[in-house]
Amino acid sequence: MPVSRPTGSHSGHCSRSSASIPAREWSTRNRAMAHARTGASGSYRFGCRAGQPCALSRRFDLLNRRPLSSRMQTMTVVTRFAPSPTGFLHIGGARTALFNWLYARHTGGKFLLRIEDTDKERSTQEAIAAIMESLSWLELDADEEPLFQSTRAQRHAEVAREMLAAGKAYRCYCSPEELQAMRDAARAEGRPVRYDGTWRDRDPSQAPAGVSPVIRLKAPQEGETKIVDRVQGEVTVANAQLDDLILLRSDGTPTYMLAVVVDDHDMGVTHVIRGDDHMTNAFRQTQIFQAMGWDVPVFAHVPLIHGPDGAKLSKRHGAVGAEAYRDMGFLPEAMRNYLLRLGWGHGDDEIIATGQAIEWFDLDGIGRSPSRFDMAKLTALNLHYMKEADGGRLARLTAPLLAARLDRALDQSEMALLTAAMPSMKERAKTLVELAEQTEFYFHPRPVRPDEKASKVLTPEARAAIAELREELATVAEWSAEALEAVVRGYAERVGLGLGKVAQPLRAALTGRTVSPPVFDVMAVFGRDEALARLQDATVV
RNA sequence: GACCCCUUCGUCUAGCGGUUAGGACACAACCCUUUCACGGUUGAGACACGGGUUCGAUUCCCGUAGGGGUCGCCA
Repeated sequence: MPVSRPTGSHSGHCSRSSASIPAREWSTRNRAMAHARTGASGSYRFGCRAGQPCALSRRFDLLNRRPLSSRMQTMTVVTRFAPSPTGFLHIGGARTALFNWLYARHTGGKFLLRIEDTDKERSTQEAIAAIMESLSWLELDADEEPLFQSTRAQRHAEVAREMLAAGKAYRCYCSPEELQAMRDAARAEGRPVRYDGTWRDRDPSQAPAGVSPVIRLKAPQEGETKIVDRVQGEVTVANAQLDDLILLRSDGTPTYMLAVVVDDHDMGVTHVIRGDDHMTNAFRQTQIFQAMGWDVPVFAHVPLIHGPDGAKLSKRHGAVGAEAYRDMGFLPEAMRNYLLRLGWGHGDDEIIATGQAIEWFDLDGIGRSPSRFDMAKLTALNLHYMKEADGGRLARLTAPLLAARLDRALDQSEMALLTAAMPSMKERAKTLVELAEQTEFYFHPRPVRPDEKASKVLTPEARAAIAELREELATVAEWSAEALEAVVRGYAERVGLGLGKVAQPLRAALTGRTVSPPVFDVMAVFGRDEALARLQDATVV
């Protein structure tokens, strides 16, 4: 659904800034660098739609060629996910990405990705790769190539200079030490910890020599700043609570606060959906938007996800990368369903496939209280999606896990066997890891080496019975689970034993375990020759 | 400390002035059953507290308590 936004002063400032900056040039450069980085960081591929120009170049194509009126009409939703690459994509980030993606898909808008790598100290290629990998696993595809914020420093600085020229910003010559002293004093006296505006109205001629200044926003000091948040509602803060934030550091590099606003504006972001740890940033960012005369995007601040104990997510439970859940054997669709239901609801619905989620998702359904991460529920959901999943797909996903356990790869016939084992297997495994554990016996070579419990089952009497049964089974015309079951049941009845008394030795002989899928399925999966051979093995001690 | 946000079963949530407060996960019992699971049935389990407003509050308002977030030339 298209969202109409009043354009107002938007177009004026927009064209002004694009006139002063060779837009085509920097956007192209940015794109080139983004591609270069993508290539440089190696193997991951991100699901951008091929053959489309990136958001920025297209935007500036519009600005340069189209008449203004074409931009005055309804605008489609543009969301973005903007992680800083200082670590893996944790569960909260994954949910934020999911919500942005869902909202874009729901509205027929665009989902963009921006890597906020302006902190050169902490940003790493590994983190970028890990984040991309996680998003790719979760199948949250962006509609454009990712934008690397670090490539945009010039544009950010340009905007800061513009604000300076327009009297919306000023140079501040305070040293970090002075600032720290200011904060310490304020804290000690119980005053709000804010910059006191020392240089706000001072004449530049008083500037100390040899000190390179920062550029601060000349924020309004009276009145209040209001944000209209689709989750939190209207939230107002007195401007007296907000100080003059730094836009440009003394080394000329942009701060996060500036970079976010400029990029969101230039990318045409209409909806900012993010964790509510950014709530207070929204006020300051709003002030920057307003200083530039730009439209403020719609905000939606989503409550954070906590650990099972209600405290911040720690390494023990969920502050691990999303790909850790992949490694634990969860299916991406299960993860998406779980994350969706964490903080968002649609009546009593629990099982919500992605297609359904796209249809239903809306910002109003997001709850306002923080939620706790619950592995048990994720696991339950995973079981559901495992049951639904295609056997061939599950076999492909399980194969690497099995290969690791067996210390060898599966060959083609083994893959076929694994696939054949899936129908009886997948509804009793909660994760792919369990699936691997529980199918491993299929690939152990003969003779079967029964584990302790299975050995106890294989008494001499049991072995004798297996020998008898084997003879009968060998005569079965059609080697199917049904036919085999009929034979075994008939035998059990004849000798006056419960089916369990007969089935357990069979299970032990075939699998070397006391727990497995139904033995008839196991025999069917093994095939006549292998099954009979294993039974034969069990008759000799 | 200042500012902002939050508060329904253990957990995720439904509820949007009048309900036996619903569902899901987890838990318990039973059923099914060749093991393990799945599945089925049943059960236990919540409106943080105190004031208002109202004929009537889980729902609206105000406090209190508890929890969370933010207060960097980090993002």
